[in-house]
Amino acid sequence: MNLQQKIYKKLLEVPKGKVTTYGELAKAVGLKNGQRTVGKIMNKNPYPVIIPCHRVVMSTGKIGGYAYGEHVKTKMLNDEGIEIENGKIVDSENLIYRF
DNA sequence: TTGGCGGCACCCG
DNA sequence: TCGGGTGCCGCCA
Repeated sequence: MNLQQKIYKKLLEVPKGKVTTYGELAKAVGLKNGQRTVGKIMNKNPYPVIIPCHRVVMSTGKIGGYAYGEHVKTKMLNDEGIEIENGKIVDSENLIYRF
């Protein structure tokens, strides 16, 4: 089980309508300061269809980046009922899923 | 508020 | 096999 496999698996635990952060996800798989690692893994993820990498945001509540463009990520989150305003999630504190 | 650099797995040469 | 560069961040000054 690679680290990336664990990351993908963890990410699948996040329910629709919720999001998680790079830092939380990193710690969830045993990394203390692996935020960038998570980001890189997401960017290079081999299963973009089954991996909801758009549900991962920055700890500040901002959307962060996305391999296919931030606007795409924003739209997908909107489709799941998450409101985005000025590049950041509205009321993110209640939308972030804790493992 | 903004900028800069730290920390880490993975990829490529 | 090994070393250096890279990236959807996060914290501290």
